Amino acid sequence: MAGTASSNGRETLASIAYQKLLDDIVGGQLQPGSKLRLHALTERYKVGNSPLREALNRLSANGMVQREENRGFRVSPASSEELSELIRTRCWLEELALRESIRRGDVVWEESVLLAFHRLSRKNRLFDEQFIQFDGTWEDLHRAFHLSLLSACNSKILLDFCSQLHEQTLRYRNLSSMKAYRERHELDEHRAIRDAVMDRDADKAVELLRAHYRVTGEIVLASGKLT
Amino acid sequence: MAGTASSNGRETLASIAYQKLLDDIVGGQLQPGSKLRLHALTERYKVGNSPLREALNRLSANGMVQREENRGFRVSPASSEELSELIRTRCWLEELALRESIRRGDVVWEESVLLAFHRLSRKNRLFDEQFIQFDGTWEDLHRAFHLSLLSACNSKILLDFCSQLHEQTLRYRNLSSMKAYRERHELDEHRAIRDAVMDRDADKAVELLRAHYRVTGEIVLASGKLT
DNA sequence: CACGGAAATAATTTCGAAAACCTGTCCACC
DNA sequence: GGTGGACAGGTTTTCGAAATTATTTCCGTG
Repeated sequence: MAGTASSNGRETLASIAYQKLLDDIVGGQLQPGSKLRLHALTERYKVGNSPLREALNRLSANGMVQREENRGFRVSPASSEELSELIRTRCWLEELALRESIRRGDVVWEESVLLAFHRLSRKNRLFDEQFIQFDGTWEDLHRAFHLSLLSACNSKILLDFCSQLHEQTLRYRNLSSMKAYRERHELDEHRAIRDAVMDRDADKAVELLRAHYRVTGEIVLASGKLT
Repeated sequence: MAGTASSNGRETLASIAYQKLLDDIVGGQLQPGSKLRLHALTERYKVGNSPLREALNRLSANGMVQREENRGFRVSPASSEELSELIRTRCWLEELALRESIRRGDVVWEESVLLAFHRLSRKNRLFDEQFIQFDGTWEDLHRAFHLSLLSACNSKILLDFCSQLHEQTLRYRNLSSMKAYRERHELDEHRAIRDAVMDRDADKAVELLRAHYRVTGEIVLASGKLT
């Protein structure tokens, strides 16, 4: 994501706090709009107030938390309006990146898409865990797949934006607990996208991708957990 | 810009430091790639280290400074490759936003474009300063004009992205000191863009806007001050 | 003379407490 | 009864110093 420190083995308390906070916000443990009191967070994450403050400032710069001068931080509110905007914007930007990727992508890129899909599909099967240890959760692999589609667009900036939007929409998905749906359809949708991409059929790939996002959005909206 | 606190009259040392740092980075007072030592900055800005750290963390999240764990901060390096990428991405995103604005924009939007252009054009004339006090520098009015063009795109998120890109390219423009050029041509270009927008001629407006950015980019590249 | 390692120096990161600020409450006063 | 101003409690923001980590210097060895 934009501005994230190059992931050296190095770690500071601030980046640990950043990661945990991000996980808890995206994962829905911290409710949208809820106040983030420093003291409460220091206890929750066993971290001093300076590192926490740094983490919150980073998060505020990419939209996960809101900051009000002298009144602290709160988790960014979630509304159906914002979700619509999010999805609309995401469709625009990813269409751009995907078309460009398909146009410019080389063989190495094709293979990375193939690989990312493979890993994601394997994660869906239950018996998988025993045999092979791909690193990362399903969400990590899912993110990796979607980003791999766009990764040949030749603009790290655009990729970072898409990555931000991915994280934001993931939060909405987690807010409406729609776990069941995921296992059922998404694999097929991903496969179809992969195939269109491998065929370099930009129009079809874009249409599938947009449908993929729109459907997810509509399910979340329909869950009725948003204002 | 994304995540900026709602501009109440309220101010904290951290946001003051943020603003000053941003100005100095965009304005070119702080060289690309240069190390930002905390102690030096506390003296420069007369601010303690905690607020500075907060400011730097915010800046790192939107790409103006780079952060390396346990090694502090430095101004993001500037290269001709990154400038190309910046302009390419900016053209993509602003084309999107502009087309959408032209498609959806209402009368109020049209008027805001007209007004923003008027203020910008007035700023160019020398005698202006004596009579009327528009608030803001030329750069502020320039930014306002360009954002007004996109402001009806119905996606605050996209607007924030465009705003970030504007700031980044502004930095490059300031690095190559091309002040002279500005006064000569830009007003005409802006007028042409305004006219195309008012005519709701999306293709033409987009073409003019892209040319506007490409020309600026080429001049900066040709200035030979980048690696 | 080059190379590696340990001490010294300089920088960043973190902590704990002080200062500044916001919010709600209570009481005097109109 | 309603209004406004001072007080109290809680929260955020900031500071100064301690702890941690990187970087440089210096010295002994091959």
